[in-house]
Amino acid sequence: MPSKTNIPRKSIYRLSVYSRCLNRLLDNHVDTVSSETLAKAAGVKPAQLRKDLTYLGNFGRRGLGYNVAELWQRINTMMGTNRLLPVILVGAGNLGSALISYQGFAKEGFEIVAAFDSEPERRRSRHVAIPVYDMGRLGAFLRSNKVRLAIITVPAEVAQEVANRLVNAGIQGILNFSPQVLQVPAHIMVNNVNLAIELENLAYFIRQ
Amino acid sequence: MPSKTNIPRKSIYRLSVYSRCLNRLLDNHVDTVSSETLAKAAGVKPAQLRKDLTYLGNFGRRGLGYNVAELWQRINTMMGTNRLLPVILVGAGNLGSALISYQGFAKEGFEIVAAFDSEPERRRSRHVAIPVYDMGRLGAFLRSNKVRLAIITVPAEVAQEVANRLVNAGIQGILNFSPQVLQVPAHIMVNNVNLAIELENLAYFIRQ
DNA sequence: CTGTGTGAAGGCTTTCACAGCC
DNA sequence: GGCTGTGAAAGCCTTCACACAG
Repeated sequence: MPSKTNIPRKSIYRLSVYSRCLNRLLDNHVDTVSSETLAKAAGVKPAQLRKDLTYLGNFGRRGLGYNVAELWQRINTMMGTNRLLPVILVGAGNLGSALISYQGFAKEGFEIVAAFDSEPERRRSRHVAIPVYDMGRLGAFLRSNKVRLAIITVPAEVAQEVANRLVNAGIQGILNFSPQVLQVPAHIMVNNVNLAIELENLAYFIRQ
Repeated sequence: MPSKTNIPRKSIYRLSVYSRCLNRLLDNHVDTVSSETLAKAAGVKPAQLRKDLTYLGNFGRRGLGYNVAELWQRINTMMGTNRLLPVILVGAGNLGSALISYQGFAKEGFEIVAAFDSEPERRRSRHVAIPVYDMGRLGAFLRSNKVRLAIITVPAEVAQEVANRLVNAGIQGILNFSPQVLQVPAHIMVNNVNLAIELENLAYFIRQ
């Protein structure tokens, strides 16, 4: 599924992190950075950073470091983070509404263009600034709007059914917040964010 | 840092997933399950599931499978998921308020006992059912309440400072939702949930 | 001398494949 | 026959350590 070039999965994740660290350096008008400094900011070892960067080519200057602007440019070009990507969200409950209002997405190149819910008119504690449609309109919406990414924030009981509908409607990547393992065709990419499991994991490792 | 026994990090994550799949089997009064069936439900390969389970001992019955109740019991005992664990949350904005109301935590053994914010009285779009204190009360609260886990949902600019205060106040595990790499002492455990990076990652891999 | 680029080594995880038990 | 438990093999990722360039 990784397709593309052979950049390791984990390197892709870290490149996203490096890009965000570079943003800060750009803000501070720093124009050169060493692997040691950047690695520290990103929470990795210098050798790993250098290895990750070799997937983008060789453009560090020995004895000096990397040009911040150039490095930022190269990472964003290869990640395809230059245009604003549309995303839909299914499940406009607590968590879903919070994500719709979450400024972090807009800042980082994603726009939630529409939300879907089984009760689009239900009273929401928070005003949401985008349209909330009935689930029935999902197919029609995706036929007339080219969107390939979806966020699932529905209860576990209906998550698989929602995933099926998304896949049928042509969605290719799913960010799944429900605590339910989704069964999807091999060409569909799913990233899971399971809040309870993250806490459980922390709890396990801090028991002395 | 993993300390404890030598169960691989990733196995720990998966054991949490297995436990949730077993919940469903228990609900459905299934009392025996094979590695093949459970692995499919958890989205892993059967051999991996069996290897993960050997860290808990040998109690599958060859030719039959695993006893659902016993397996569930063993996983939860070793994960320490039997008691309700208290957690605090710092940053009661959009995302923070949604997490406070998120039913998933309560269901799975965690209780957010208090929240802290630099503006505890600010108008919140959603009613929150737990006390929201001023940041200044963090130290005192943690001195009189034994809490070891914290969730950070503050803006990136202040995340490191909040982390420092949490560490000084004795917090040992941090679930960090801010898009900021936290620098903490080696004995502090941090799990990061970076929503924008998850989407970016999906976007990268679905470009055909 | 400073700091990158990178084979080689090492470590960790996954997968295979089959012996062994029910 | 069915399915677990597990060494051994394979694959993946990280780290080392040093040649090399500025």
